Formats: sequence, structure tokens, C-alpha cells
Amino acid sequence: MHPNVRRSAVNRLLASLPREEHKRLSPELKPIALAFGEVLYEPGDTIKHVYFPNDSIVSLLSAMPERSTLEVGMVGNEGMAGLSVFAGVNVSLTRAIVQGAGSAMRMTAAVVRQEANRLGPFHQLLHRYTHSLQSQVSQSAACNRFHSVNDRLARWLLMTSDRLGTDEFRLTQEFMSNMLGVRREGVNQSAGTLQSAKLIRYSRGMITILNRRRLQVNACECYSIMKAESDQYLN
Amino acid sequence: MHPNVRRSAVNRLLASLPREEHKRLSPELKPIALAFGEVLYEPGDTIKHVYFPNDSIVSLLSAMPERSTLEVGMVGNEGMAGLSVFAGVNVSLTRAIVQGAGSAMRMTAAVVRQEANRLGPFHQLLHRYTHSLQSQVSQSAACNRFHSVNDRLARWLLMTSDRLGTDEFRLTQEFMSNMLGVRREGVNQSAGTLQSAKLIRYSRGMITILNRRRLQVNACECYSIMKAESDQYLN
DNA sequence: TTGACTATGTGTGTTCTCGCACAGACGCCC
DNA sequence: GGGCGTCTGTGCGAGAACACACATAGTCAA
Repeated sequence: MHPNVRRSAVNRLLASLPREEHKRLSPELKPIALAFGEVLYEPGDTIKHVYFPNDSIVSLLSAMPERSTLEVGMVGNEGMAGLSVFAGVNVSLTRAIVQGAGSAMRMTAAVVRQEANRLGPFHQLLHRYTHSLQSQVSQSAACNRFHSVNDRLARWLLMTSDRLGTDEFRLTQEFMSNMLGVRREGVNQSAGTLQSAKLIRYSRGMITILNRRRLQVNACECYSIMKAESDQYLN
Repeated sequence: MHPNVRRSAVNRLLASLPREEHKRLSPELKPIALAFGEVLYEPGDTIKHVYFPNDSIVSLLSAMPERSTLEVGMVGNEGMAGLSVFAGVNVSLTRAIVQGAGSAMRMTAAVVRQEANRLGPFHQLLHRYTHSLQSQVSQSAACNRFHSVNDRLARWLLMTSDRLGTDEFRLTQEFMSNMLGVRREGVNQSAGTLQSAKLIRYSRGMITILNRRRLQVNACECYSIMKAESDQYLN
């Protein structure tokens, strides 16, 4: 169970680096505050910086022409936003939006490109994270296809809570509908059900998870699968 | 328009390597025939070889506990199956099944691991392909969420045809239902519509694309988006 | 306190897909 | 050439999510 206050706010990806490597890179890492709703990249944008969230969350959205959006990846302190730079592509194909305000470490794309051409712990770590993100995207693709809005909302709230390190956070139903790729009314229905069951409480953009364990029962197994996968490569 | 016979059957990923690099790697590449339905990896399997399809197709499936399956990635001559090895993970998390029979080049996982620790054109190429596959998975996630079975079937047939290099191929409705993550009856409906419109013809597992251009009109824009993305990094 | 704005709640009818059940139809093999 | 298995066609009721249309209820600031 999470306490209602933020816990240690440090990017676990960076933290898992050997001390030497961390030291080598730290001059390149600048702390930065990310505000809710801030757009880090639009599709087609040139990526200038990559971000290692501490206690913030960056959502990667696939934008469809129909103006519907769907979250394809969630990046918290277990990851990095802007990964395509490492793969040699400076253009973002997703929209990256700050879904949870907080702090992050920032690195220039130029440095990441250098690191792509230098073998070592950091290079290897980004490789592993690439795989981890790929897993997440695949799993959520299947989840979005087969599971109900109810299940997916529960999963999504848990994932958000994990990354923010708190049981209380600001999010409107409208926002969540853009993440889950459903209508606001659909989110309302599911959220109402969860609230009736006293698993969560919400009001005007503030959500509190009341019973984490039972919420997890309501979520599909995708939650545990994704959690296991993203924890695996971190020590 | 494709002729009804196979065209040059060579993996474009490998073909795009500089001559020197290709020469260096060619001792490690063994041709192998892939039979329809052959399973290259099950989820959890240790990956022993990676595959560079020539005129074959490998589908990456996300298997849900409910026994529904969904294709999350399609690998043809523009790619490689078993990419996670390059990221340092030897265990497959998807099921990889031969969706289109044909030939491929095979390389041992051990060699790929070596290449992950050696900078150069091949390393860089796999980086790029990683990004390309990630794009494909993201795009198809959104497509599966928002677009109708009709649209998706058309898209999928086109993608298959592109990779096989022919307008005629063997596939049952049952099989396609597992790829699109819908019921067989759903595929039947959509396929029937396409057949009535004389865009395709099919009978007992043999499908022919009759009018490629008009079929493309029936498919969602995801087709062009994905095609552009996968062609981009190949020269 | 009052109005404006944002967030949430709810109803109705429609569409898409599902689940199930079964009927034809083609191909292959004994 | 008769039978069997696989592949395809179709109908019907159920349910989930859709689009649209409003109603209510907090919040903030003048």
C-alpha cells in the first residue's frame, strides 16, 4: 500500500546504473519540473531532449485522424521518454504528454545519440528498456482489444498510482477517456461502478484509490503482467 | 500491382547493409524453409535463432489467457523475427508463427548477442528496425481499437500481400480471425463484403486479391502509415 | 452571491461485435 | 463414389460501447 505522500522520487532506470556510469552521465542530466498537460512531443516533432521521470508520468499517445487518441505507452520512473532517439530516429511518432506532474531528469538528444554509438552499461540498459516498452505496448494492444472498459480503467489507475507513488492524483474523466480510447461517458460508467464498490473515490478531477487490493481484483491480469515485465530489468 | 508470381525473394533488411558488412555476416546466415503454421517461438521459449524472412511472413501474436490471440506485429522481408535477443532478452514474450510459407535466413541467437556488443552498420540497422517495429505495434494497437473489422481485414490483406510479393496466398478465415482478434464469423462477414465488391476472391483457404487499388480504399489509413514507416529506413 | 465554467451524471436509441447453433459445400481419401 | 473433415455461410438474441442530448453539481472569481 502506498502512503498518501510521495515516496523516494528518483528514476529507477538511472538508479540501476553502476555508480561509475551514473557518475559519467550525471553532468548531462538536468532536473526539470513537468507540468500537468505539458506536451513534450507532437507526432512529427524533432526530439530535442529525452526525459527520465522521477515522480512524474509521461504518456505516449497514438493520435488517429479521427481525433480519437489512445495511450500506447506509459513512462514513469522505470523508463525514459524519447526512446526513438536511441534507435537513431529523432522524430517522434507519438504525442508525449505529461499525465502526472512532477520532476524528471532531462538529457539532450545529442548526448543520447552519442551513447547509441558507445557500448556500455547505459547502452545496454536502454536496450533492455526498449524491450520492456515493446512488451508494454504489445500487452496493452491486446488488452485494449479484448478487455472491457471496466477492467482497463482499473488497470490504468493502478499503473498510474504505481508510477506516481501515491494513491491520490489529479485526473478528469475526460482525460482518462483519451488514454483508454473510449468516450467520457464510458469512463463515467466504469468509474461510477468502482466508486460504488468503494474501491476509489473521485470528485472534480481528484481521484483517490481506497482499496488497492480489491481494485487489482477488478483489473485484468494485464496489470500484473505489465508490472512484472517493467520491474524485471531493474535491480 | 503484383504479378501472381513471386518476385525477388530476398530480405530487404539484410540487403540494405553495406557490402562489407553483408560479407562479414553472411557466413552466419543459413537459408531455411519455413512451413505454414510452424511455430518459431512460444511465449516463454528461449530464442535460439532469429529469422530474416525472404518471401515468408512471421506473425507475432499476443496470446491472452482467454485463448484469444491478436497479431501485434508482422515480420516480412523488411524485418527480423526474434528482435528481443538484440535487446538482451533471450526469452520470447510473443508467439511467433509462420503466417506465410517461404524461405528465410536464419542466424543463431549467440551471434546476435555478439552483434549487440559490436557497433557498426548491422547494429545500427537493428536499432532502426526496432523503432520501425515499435511503430508498427503502436499503430496497429490504435487501429485495433478504433477501426472496424472491415477496414482492418483490408489492411491486413494488403500488408500480407506486400510481404509475400504475390496477390494470391493460402489463408483460412479461421486463421485470419486469430490475427485480427475477432471471431471467424466476423471475418466471414467482412470477407464476404469484399468478395461481393470483387476486390478479393477466396475459396477454401485460398485468397486472391483482385483489385489492389480499390482494396486500399477500403482499408483504413493505417495501411499507408505503416507501409511508409516500414519502407523508410530501407534504402 | 451570483454567474460562468468545468466536471460529472444519466437517458435513449443505434451500431458493432459477440456467442451460439447449425446448414451447406468443397476436397480428399479409402 | 461414398463418407468425412475442413472451410464457409447465415440467422438470432445478448451485450458492450457508441453518438447525441441534456441535467446536475462543484469551483472560482467578480
